[in-house]
Amino acid sequence: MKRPTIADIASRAGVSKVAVSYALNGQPGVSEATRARIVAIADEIGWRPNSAARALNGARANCVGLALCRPARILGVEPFFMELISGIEGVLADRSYALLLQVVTSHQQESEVYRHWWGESRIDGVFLVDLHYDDSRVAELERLGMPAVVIGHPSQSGSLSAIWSEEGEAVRETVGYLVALGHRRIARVAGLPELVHTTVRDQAFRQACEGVAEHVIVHTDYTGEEGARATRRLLSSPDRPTAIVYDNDIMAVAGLSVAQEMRVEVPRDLSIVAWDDSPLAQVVRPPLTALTRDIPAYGAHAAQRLLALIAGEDVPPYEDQAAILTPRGSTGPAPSGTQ
Amino acid sequence: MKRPTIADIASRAGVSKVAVSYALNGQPGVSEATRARIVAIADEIGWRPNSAARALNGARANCVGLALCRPARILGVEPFFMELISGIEGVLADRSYALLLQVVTSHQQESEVYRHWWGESRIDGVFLVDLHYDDSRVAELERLGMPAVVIGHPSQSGSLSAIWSEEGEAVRETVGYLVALGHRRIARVAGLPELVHTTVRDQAFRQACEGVAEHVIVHTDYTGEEGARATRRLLSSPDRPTAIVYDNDIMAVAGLSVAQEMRVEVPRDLSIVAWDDSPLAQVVRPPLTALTRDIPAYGAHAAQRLLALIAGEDVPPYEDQAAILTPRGSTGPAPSGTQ
DNA sequence: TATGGAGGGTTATCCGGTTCAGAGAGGGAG
DNA sequence: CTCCCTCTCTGAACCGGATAACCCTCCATA
Repeated sequence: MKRPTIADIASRAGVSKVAVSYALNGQPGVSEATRARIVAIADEIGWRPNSAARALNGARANCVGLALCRPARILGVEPFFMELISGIEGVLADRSYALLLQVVTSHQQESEVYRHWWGESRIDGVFLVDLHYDDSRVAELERLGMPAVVIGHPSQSGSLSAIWSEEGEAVRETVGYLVALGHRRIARVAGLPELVHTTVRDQAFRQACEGVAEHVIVHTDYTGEEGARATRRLLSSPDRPTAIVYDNDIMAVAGLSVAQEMRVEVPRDLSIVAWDDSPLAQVVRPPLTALTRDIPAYGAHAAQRLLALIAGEDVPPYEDQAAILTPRGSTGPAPSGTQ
Repeated sequence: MKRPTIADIASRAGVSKVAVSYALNGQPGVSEATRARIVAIADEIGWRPNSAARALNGARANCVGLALCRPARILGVEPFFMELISGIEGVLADRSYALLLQVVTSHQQESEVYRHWWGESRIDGVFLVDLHYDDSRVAELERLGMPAVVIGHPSQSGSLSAIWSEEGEAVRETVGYLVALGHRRIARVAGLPELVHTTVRDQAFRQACEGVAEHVIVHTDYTGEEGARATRRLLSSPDRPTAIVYDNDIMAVAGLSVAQEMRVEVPRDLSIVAWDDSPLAQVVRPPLTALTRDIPAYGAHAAQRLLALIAGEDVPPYEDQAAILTPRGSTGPAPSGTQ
């Protein structure tokens, strides 16, 4: 079954291809009567514009790209990306934009993917996630001149348009809450140190603790194993922390398990906070106090900005809502002996 | 910066567009010397074939689609899909194929996405996942005549090519293992009952238990909350099971928490098995005995078959490797009093 | 020396839709 | 009645490649 083209519609309606094109695109140049007739025929035979043919003229592919550079094992357990994607797509679908997805293993490979996509005119723009310092991908995208929205801190996004959520506020809220509960030794089990948002959180954490609590930061690769190992080390030290803030939920769960294994009771002996809420944080015992964000909304905002950028509009940096603390059973008053 | 076309290369090389086309596609019709010259120029100026222009001729979009029909919240915590995608892409990338992803909320919407993609010639084929009984999407894809690989049981895939993993064997292995440990009352906390693989597992579970153990099946929507609720009900019944097999890892973790909450010790009083292994299963205490599969490989096989189908080859149904049981700390001998 | 064929290259056309420059028809103003 | 303008529509060119058909040259062979 051959797909219908505007030529088919034209011959049925007894007009030229051009009239059909105008009619279906809402352009002036055809009478309302003719337009209605053409639209009716198009509907009837189920015509859809051939995206390749369209792209060949206007250079618009009606498609944007997203490359994820993390091992599949980690991507799988990080609810963040799927939620982000679903938020992005809510916006794209409304405008008939598609999303091209690619999982890569290095920044070099990711840049290559961008070059391919752009060179082949497959996409009109991209989202850049997991921003690093001196990120080579930023330079590559600038070089290509491809519309791009960086989902990450604007300090490192170069000339690209950025959208980010203020991490400092969330850190301060968390530390303030823990200090109010009497905690004076707080640890942070952070993610990959080369990610910008890790460092931003690190700094905010140090500042927030300054003068009110001892603090220690351990960096990991976001996996449960490293989260567990870090927790084991922290809880084994003579002046062990009474509260630990984890950079994702899987590490927080791993930490919780380690604590139970070491007979450190949560929240009596140890308080635990997870960054980014998820169903996972709620099914363990005790349920985890978490920093909650509306990630689909974050993705939706990013998508709106990318589409605006593609449309040639000017898109200033945009600070999205900060995460807010959702207290649950994993946090409580500091053990009295340790203050 | 305008993207270079074969016309640019042609004028630089002093030949016609056709010669360039032949040279760059490895077709006969140009001398090796000319070919080398053309290829060198193409490399130098960073030429890449415009995918739209190519698609406009051959009808090949060099792109395949995947639509996921589950709420974002569940997609996020299910490592399955991300691992599947990463496996799929390993194969696609080698052949310069891209993957179009869309998250939808209903089968009707999913069919619509297929019609759009196909009507717009955006994709050459699709993967169909989460097969239902009397699945309307199968009929839709057959009607469209679009190459499709069903990742699911062939009994319901109609004329579409299917790839699936034998669930029966995994169920038998699990039940056999639990029975060998002395368990005589085994529960299964299953996923959505309308999914084919749920029913297949249900049947295999009943058969495997037949005559050797009492059994009960509870259906859920895969969320941790329902997994917890099901567990609570099971453990509250007078003749509570001594082993529970969960259809995914998040429910297994939720079940583990409920057990601990109810002072049912795992594995002393209750054994727990999770279907589909993941980092999550390994970070909780005790680590979960799980049914392990190589999901990326599964995705890779599916991708190979879809590409073969698109190339016009005949693709018979294919049974992939069954999951194998990985015993960990969450399973042990049945409590002696209950036999 | 005529002939056939391979090798190397070109021209013309097509894919499906967009866009530009006009061409007729019809109507209002002068 | 003529002039000009607007409205509606059309032919042709174009986007970037693929492909069918054909042409020229050179060399080997009968």
